[in-house]
Amino acid sequence: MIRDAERTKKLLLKAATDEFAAYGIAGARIDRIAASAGVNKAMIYSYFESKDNLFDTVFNAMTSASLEQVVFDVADLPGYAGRLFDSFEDNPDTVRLTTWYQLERPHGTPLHAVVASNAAKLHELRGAIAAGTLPDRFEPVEFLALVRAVVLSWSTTVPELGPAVPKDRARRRAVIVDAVRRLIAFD
Amino acid sequence: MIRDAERTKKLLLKAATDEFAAYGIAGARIDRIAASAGVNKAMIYSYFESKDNLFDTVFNAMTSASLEQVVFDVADLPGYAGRLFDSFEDNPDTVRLTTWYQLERPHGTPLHAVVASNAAKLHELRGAIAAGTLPDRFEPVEFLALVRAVVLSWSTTVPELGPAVPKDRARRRAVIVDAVRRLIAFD
DNA sequence: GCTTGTCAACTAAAAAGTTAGTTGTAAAAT
DNA sequence: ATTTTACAACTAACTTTTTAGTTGACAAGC
Repeated sequence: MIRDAERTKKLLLKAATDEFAAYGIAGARIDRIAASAGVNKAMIYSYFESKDNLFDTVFNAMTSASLEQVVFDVADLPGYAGRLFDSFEDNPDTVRLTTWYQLERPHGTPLHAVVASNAAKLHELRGAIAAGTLPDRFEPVEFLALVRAVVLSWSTTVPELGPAVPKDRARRRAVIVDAVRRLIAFD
Repeated sequence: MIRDAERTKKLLLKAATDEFAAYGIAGARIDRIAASAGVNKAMIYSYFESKDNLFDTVFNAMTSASLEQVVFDVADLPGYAGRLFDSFEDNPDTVRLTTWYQLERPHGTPLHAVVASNAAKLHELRGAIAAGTLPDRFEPVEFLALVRAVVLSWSTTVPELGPAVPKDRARRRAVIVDAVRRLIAFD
């Protein structure tokens, strides 16, 4: 039997990511994570102190990866929206984990990486508004919230609407990109 | 001790609504609901079969009430968005319960009231597009998804953005109404 | 007295977390 | 080069805590 702590940790993190994305913090089962990783349960407590701490590790890793993946471009917000949409479609776990986090950790410590990334985006937006590249009808934080909300359109859709939602991913993407274009348009 | 089955049920439903909104299905605790309602735990099982069934009851009641409260007006989508926003701000539990439901009940039975209400909205939207009242760049379902997403802008905001979010509710409302106005504008 | 509402105490099962002991590995000692 | 030693990786079984759900006794109103 080979022994490889790093490999074991990776297996656990992968399994934990799937489990938390599917069931949330309260719904996740330590035994299920261990079984699905093919690793002994005690290893979880050896490498990650507790269930809560395991979730934090998973969430931080996911968030960092997600932030790096999608580059912000204040000169092309519709393009940014499209890339963000692609990222969410390719990694639906990201959206679910973030939603669980917001629901189950209403007072979680703000992640430094996210704070920094948002500050940078707000700063760029402020600059673009000042320079006249973007209209001044919305504040920077308002642009950011609106773009994010529009990108999440198909995720926040109620299940009852499900069957009517366009099957074609390209179409769903085009709707979002076009909507953002209209939000930032000069009259 | 006074005996009033209806009163007891109401107390339990109120407590259960708060509990499920705060902690979700997996995170909710039957003992906490009973304690917060000031009612014995066994009453829950007497009036509502199980934890799952209690959640369904809470969710159906909340959904029906929420649907009735906000009237749809295809001739004034920005106004509808504003009223929906007000409803969500006044009853934040509604948004949380719906989100929990989407996460924890991915294959829940579609609620008849919601299905009917959505069908009616889609039908009206189709009519408005055909009549030229609304632009034809988006399908009915796309309008609905976009409007809902925009209304939820401040709810889907990541916590790290929290401090930057406008404190003024009227301003947050105005942003949403204006955004919807732009989405339905003719060029 | 019979039905229905209420309650405290109980049960069974599930879940998180722990422990005592085993095994592989790699470096030090021979 | 082999053996020894030390430690990290690992395991199975265990303990403790939590939680959904139950029961049987008692009380209130008809």
